[in-house]
Amino acid sequence: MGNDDRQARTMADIARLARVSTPTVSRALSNSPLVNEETRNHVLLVANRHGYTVNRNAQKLRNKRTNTIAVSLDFHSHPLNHITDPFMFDLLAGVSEALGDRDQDLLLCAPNHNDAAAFEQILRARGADGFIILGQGHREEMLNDFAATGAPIVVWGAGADDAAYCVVGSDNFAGGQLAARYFLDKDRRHFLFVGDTSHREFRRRWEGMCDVADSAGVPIAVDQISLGNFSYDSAYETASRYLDVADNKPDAIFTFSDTVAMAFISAFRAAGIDVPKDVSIVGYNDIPPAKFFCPPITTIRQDTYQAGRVLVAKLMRIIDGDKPGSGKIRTELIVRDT
Amino acid sequence: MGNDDRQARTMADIARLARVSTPTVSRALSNSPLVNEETRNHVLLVANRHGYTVNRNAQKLRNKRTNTIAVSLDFHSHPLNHITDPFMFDLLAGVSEALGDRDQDLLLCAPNHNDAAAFEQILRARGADGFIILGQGHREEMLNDFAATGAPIVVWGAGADDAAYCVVGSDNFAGGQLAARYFLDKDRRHFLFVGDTSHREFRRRWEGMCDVADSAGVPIAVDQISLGNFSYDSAYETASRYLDVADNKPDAIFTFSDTVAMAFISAFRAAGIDVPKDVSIVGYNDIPPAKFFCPPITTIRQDTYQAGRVLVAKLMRIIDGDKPGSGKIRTELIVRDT
DNA sequence: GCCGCTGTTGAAATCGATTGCAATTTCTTT
DNA sequence: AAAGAAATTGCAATCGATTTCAACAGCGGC
Repeated sequence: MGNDDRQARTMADIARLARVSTPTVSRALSNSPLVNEETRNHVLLVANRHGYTVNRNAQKLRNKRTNTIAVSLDFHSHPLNHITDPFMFDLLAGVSEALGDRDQDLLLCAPNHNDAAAFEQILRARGADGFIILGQGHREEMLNDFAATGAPIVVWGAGADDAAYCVVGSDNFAGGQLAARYFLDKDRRHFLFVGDTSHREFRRRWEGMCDVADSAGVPIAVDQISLGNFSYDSAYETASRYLDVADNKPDAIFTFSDTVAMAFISAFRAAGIDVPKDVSIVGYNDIPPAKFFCPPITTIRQDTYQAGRVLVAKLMRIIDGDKPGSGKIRTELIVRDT
Repeated sequence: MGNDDRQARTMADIARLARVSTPTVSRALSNSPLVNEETRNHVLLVANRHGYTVNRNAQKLRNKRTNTIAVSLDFHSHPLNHITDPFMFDLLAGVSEALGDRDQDLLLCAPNHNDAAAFEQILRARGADGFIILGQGHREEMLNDFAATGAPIVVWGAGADDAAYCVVGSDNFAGGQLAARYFLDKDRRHFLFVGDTSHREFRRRWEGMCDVADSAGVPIAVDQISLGNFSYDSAYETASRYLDVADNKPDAIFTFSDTVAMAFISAFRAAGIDVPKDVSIVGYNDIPPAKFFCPPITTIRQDTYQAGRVLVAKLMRIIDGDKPGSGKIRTELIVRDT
């Protein structure tokens, strides 16, 4: 294999070696029916022997379709799943693998600005076929603008019903319902939702929770506290302050992440409140430490890895001119000790 | 801004609008001294007004230098820091940002095969300027082969002294020393290293530990057990089995990851052995859960984010023809309760 | 023997940039 | 005022592929 690859860098090299023209090599490699079976085999043989691979950049320049997908991941400021959560990483892994399977190049970007123009420019300058945006955050308007330019995009998040773009996300509403029903089963009557409901994803969870509470047949109180920072430390502090101030304490807490759940458990225990005797807690995402925290945390799991694959599948359909609806990833309650 | 961007996609468009030739536009945009100040300003103005950006693919085809860096991340099988550790993610974040600062495109790859040819092909087909390989694993030989082709690469791992490639990694030896000294300070006399020393990175840590033990002035026993799988569950099982079999138990354990440390702590406690009274444990990486595990785990931290920046800086120098030595990231002992 | 058809191939144009070289203008210099 | 140097600019070639179109061979039908 590949003994004299030195001369065989370009299609012209292969053409010369195979005694045909470049168009024929091109056609042979792309399995065009326009080329004779025998010729094709010969060309393929030569190409293989010399370890030839087409120059993707030349291809990208010439073709409309570049087989390149831009993926943006806001490493720093995305609030939903802070970098300490392996969540986004799993998502990226799924996306990466799905794109690899389809022979698409993955361009990882971190746009400097959060406006549609910055995203559009990346798409245009790189000639990418589409954009996968991991993390919707507070950028719904910008994303609508971006989608309005006709750019093929899919977003991980939670879509408004009138969102102009394709959104894939956890079934947040169902997640909220799962947590609430879990609490009802344990005869809890005073719920607390921890999360910033100005983020649509969290709001959906909150709504799911309220939905169950409203139709419980018994009166249920549902409180909510917002949390801007997503680290363990900051959540711990918020929890402590909350305990100082709150006059009547909840007996069931649903947090928007497992990390925050851990912080709340620690803070509550430090204040002499027992988990799970005095208060039940449910987290979100089922990150690995959730399982071996003491106590192991009850949480909502979703198949993040598959989510990545769904994102890619939808984007491909969009690029092909289709208009797939948004997608929801199934959620599942993982019952542990809290 | 950018009101009639429709016509201004290419350099020729801008040239027409600015009443100059394409070469002049090209030179103006690249700040060539060959173009008149006044002309340059005019061209820049026109380009800006129309929101023009050069087509990267055309650029990549034409130029030797593509300003594209391939980054490989083995999402699944890399043993050093399993996906459950946010470690690799931090590394990627640092790399991403550093590349962004230098206006380099980041191509995220997961090669199908683990041979030099597969890596080389990615580099050639995409015309990338260099390759950043996150995770050395057992691939040292392959990486030597790859580097031998003249490909500009940097690797996260631990290098042999005669490694043909540039390696950046944790100062594993120092990390091992830190753990051992911590144990000595606590009058521990029977060390156990948990990790597969056939991985150079782990072996270095083991060597650092032995180094301190050897020169301690008192007799120290140093055991070692290997661990192939890196999940919490599997580590827990290994720990339990070890406790069943071992006739004299260690009083100090150094594990290759925080996750494994947690598993060992749990298993030991389940067997009635108290941590930290009966045995001290030190982990590695200082992943976020390490801090809020009960008990909080003593561990070795390194500045992963900066590590990413170092990787990029070294690669850039290599691409420019320089030959920078390998780099070590400083390690630090974070003392907590174990 | 001529026409048209099918199957296979290559010449040339193209994608959007950059660069070597020649052409032109402007500025010195004597 | 002429010659030569310096500063600008554009023409044309180039990077490595793909695609349109024309050319040609072989074949059957009349």
